[in-house]
Amino acid sequence: MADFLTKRSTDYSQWYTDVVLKAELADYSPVKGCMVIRPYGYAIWENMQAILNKKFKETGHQNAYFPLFIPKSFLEKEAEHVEGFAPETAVVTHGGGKELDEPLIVRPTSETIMYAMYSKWIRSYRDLPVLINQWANIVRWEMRTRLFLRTTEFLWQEGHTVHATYDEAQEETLKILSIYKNFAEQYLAIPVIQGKKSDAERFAGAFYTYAIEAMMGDKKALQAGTSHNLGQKFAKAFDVKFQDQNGQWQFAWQTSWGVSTRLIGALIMVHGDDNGLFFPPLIAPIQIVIVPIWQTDQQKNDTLTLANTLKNEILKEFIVHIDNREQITPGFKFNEWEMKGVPIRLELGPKDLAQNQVTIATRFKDKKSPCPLDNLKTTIETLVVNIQKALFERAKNFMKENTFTVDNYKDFLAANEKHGGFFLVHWCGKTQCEETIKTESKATIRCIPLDTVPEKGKCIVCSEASNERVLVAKAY
RNA sequence: CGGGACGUGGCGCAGAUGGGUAGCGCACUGGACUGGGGGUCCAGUGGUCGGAGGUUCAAAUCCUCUCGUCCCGACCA
Repeated sequence: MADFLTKRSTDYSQWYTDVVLKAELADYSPVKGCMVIRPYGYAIWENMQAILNKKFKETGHQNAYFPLFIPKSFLEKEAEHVEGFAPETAVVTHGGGKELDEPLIVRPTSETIMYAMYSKWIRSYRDLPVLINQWANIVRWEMRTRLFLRTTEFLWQEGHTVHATYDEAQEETLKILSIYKNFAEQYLAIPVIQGKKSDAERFAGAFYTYAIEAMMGDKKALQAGTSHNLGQKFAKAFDVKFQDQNGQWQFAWQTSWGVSTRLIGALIMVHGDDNGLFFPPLIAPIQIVIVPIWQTDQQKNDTLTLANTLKNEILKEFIVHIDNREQITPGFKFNEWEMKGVPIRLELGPKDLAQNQVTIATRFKDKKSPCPLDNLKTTIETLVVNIQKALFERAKNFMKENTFTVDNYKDFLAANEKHGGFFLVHWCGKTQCEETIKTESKATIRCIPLDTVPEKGKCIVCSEASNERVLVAKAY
């Protein structure tokens, strides 16, 4: 038992902070609200980037880069947008020792600066669609921050596309949403619910906002990715228009979508336990750690030689780390790597060498088992698949077990208070009822699930007619 | 911005009520023994006690102000 970690069941948020710091994923920085992502944590982000880049490029998107600074007037061009973001922007008023003629906003998101450029680049329907993504840092001046989940500066990707028709834009919006869903489920082993946001939760300036919502280990919801159909709102504000086949000028239809380093927080909270982190093999910074065990110099030499052979030859397609630190006992290393979430550990000592085998242990902490070197590669391949699947199934069951269908408002309030979780309830669609839920339960309407089945019912608050159930939960 | 807690070697803390030469654990450095689930012993390094002002012969300790951090709310990916 990792007794230097706060137990997850004792204090979930303290556990979260402890594990992020102890596992060296990140650290607090001298700048308030900003974090330092350490190498072990950044490696996860790099893995995410690699997978998403592949998916984006497969669907025709290209990467580009736009400026960090946005002229203040740009942000003000779209009314809802400025209202939504103005309170949380950082503003640069001086440069080179002189006050600027126009203050610059440090981007909280890049719609405005990108669309100002799009307006310049797009003339004809032949220029469409524009499918651009950028990897960037952004700044939102948050009141309260938490490592990875909410920091003043964070890293993300933001895709910004332009289309000739509404249907095309809507198709793109949902296509990206499903890329996010598949990414979360297949790589992060995090089951998610795809859905549409209510007006109150909609992105400032969007026509529709869609999101994937995931359940964390404390049963709270985390928005893990968003995809917006922007309609023509920004096109009109930034004059993004094109001539169609008939020579008519038309405003373009746009989308924007993003996921952030917050996903790392989701990984931690979905799969971690009292022993620390547990990374799914397909996203883990280290998939396999080899702990060599020796007593004599000869044994040290032999085990390290074999360890290197495993890393560089037999298991070269996996991310392998050899922990060859001296003066640290094997037992310490076992615990440390478990805390750091490495899914598979190979123990390699004199007894294994004598038998031409390695000892395999998994982060599930189930029984260790010996494996002959001849079978090692296939055994590991199977193990990776199985662990990945087991984590997903475990998380899926957890979400299922903690999702409740409720029809009575008092029952909902009581259940939400008592054990929390996801609640599927009828809602009439009025912002007023949404407000009531939020005020009285501290839970919010996370989304209107896409796969919801039409069902006649009565709004849980006002009893007016409702045609479908929405997802309600406390959220990060 | 409201409520709470807290700033003392790198980290975690004691010392403060009742002022009197800054201490403990971990980590770190050197060495020896160890090594299959968080090792043992020996010897060491390291602190203007968050900052400023005040009271006093004397302040980590008392007083005033200030800065910062974390937790809980309002805002948010």
